[in-house]
Amino acid sequence: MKENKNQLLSPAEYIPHLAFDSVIFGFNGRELKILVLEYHNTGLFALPGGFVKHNETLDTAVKKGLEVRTGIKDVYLEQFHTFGGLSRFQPEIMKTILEANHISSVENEWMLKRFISVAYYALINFTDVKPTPDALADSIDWYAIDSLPKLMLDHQDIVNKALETLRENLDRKLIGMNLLPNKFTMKDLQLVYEAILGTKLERTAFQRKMLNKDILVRHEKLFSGGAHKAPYLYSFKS
Amino acid sequence: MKENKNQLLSPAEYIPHLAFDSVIFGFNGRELKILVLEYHNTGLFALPGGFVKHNETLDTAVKKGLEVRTGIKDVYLEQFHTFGGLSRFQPEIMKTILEANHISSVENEWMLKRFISVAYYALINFTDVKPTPDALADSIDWYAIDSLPKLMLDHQDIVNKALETLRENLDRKLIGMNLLPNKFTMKDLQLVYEAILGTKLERTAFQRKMLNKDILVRHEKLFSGGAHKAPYLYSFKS
DNA sequence: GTTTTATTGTTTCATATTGTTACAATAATA
DNA sequence: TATTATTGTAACAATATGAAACAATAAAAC
Repeated sequence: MKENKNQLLSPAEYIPHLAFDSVIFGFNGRELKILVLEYHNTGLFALPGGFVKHNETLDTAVKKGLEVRTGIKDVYLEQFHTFGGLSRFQPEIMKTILEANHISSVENEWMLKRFISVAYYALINFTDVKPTPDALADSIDWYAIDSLPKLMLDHQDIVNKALETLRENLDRKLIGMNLLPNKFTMKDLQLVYEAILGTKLERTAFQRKMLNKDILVRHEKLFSGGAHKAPYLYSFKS
Repeated sequence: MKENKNQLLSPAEYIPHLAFDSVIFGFNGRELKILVLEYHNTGLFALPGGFVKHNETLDTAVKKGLEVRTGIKDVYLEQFHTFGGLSRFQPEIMKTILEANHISSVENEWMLKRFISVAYYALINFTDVKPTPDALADSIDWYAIDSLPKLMLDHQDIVNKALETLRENLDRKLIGMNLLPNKFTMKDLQLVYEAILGTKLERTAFQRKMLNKDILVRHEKLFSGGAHKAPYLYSFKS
């Protein structure tokens, strides 16, 4: 990770007091997961985030940050809330992180200030992501949303709000689309919905509802080798 | 307004580059309106907004700002989006405003910088508001949402997004509650819904739906003097 | 007083949506 | 060829929604 420290954090380049955090959702076929990073030698876990340059749109800052972290372009990305509480402001924590990385907290005093953070969630195809840690972190890993480590500052609140928003948007937006591979079975789709909602759904009602939405294209069958009828594969209409 | 200029804008007190804007909805019985202010001698119209102090929560900054502007405490207030585009950054416009108010744009250079704005909408009881203009503006008035003046910067986008969010939340949150007086008829409530959605609704279906929600308490009838059956008054369940 | 008028509250019926159950189809295996 | 597990579809019930009819009633007109 040493080479990352060069690309660091020239204070004048960034808008002070403003950050973003991202809740990056992925689905491994059974569980809903998010990316969480751990700061080197601190035991501190956090959501991947970043800062916004003076000449750069908020949205593009986040988009670029996500690409760096996951290697993926064209992610489904949605802003859902801006966190501006005072509980966010704990300079000792940031100091700990900087010191653990042997970075002068004097030179980087701006990072010890209070930050307002605009939070986004992203939905990505679990399988084709290359998680890449922060300049300050030494690992980033997938965690199931119901067994996250204790997150620093208000990051657990951010996750909760992201999940809440995801649930509210589930029927209105094509959320399943962005968490699945191109082709998938009806069961795959149902598993995504169940993972997000945290409940079981009726198989037949779910199938009927999805088909009636007229958003799916049916393809060839998938012969899995199981001793039973083979399911159709579907994709979302362009 | 002269006396307002004293309470102005000490640069060090506020978080730089961060602002909020508020879309304040009111309902006059027929139309949905919002508060828009006009900057002195500039012909520029804008949403009421403000800045956030270093030791103050984002939410409380907005709450206090609203109280100053409307005289109302305990407003229904909801954050809905943060605007961070570059089209927001037009220092000449801010300069014009400051100069029109005989305020040095040198001393207040921080106000000419780029701002990211967190937008909130508020729902208030039209009748008991005392609109009070900005330190920089000389009027603030109600405008029907479909006949707003041309707003500066991206403020029209902010209004559009507020309205969109309001419509999406209409059935989930008790929006009508905050736009009506304590007691109201079913027709009053329907008019609020119609004004927000911009469409006509079926009277009987609307009534049934509202009654089935089990959120209303029925009170005495309202004898308006009209030559017809008197409607019941309702209030929202505490 | 009786009739008329406008509006409101409720009911009814048709239609659409959702929940539940049943059943037929079928890919591999025994 | 029969068995097994799973999938697709159909059938029926329960619920919600849209549209229309109908009954109630406050004030004004007569």
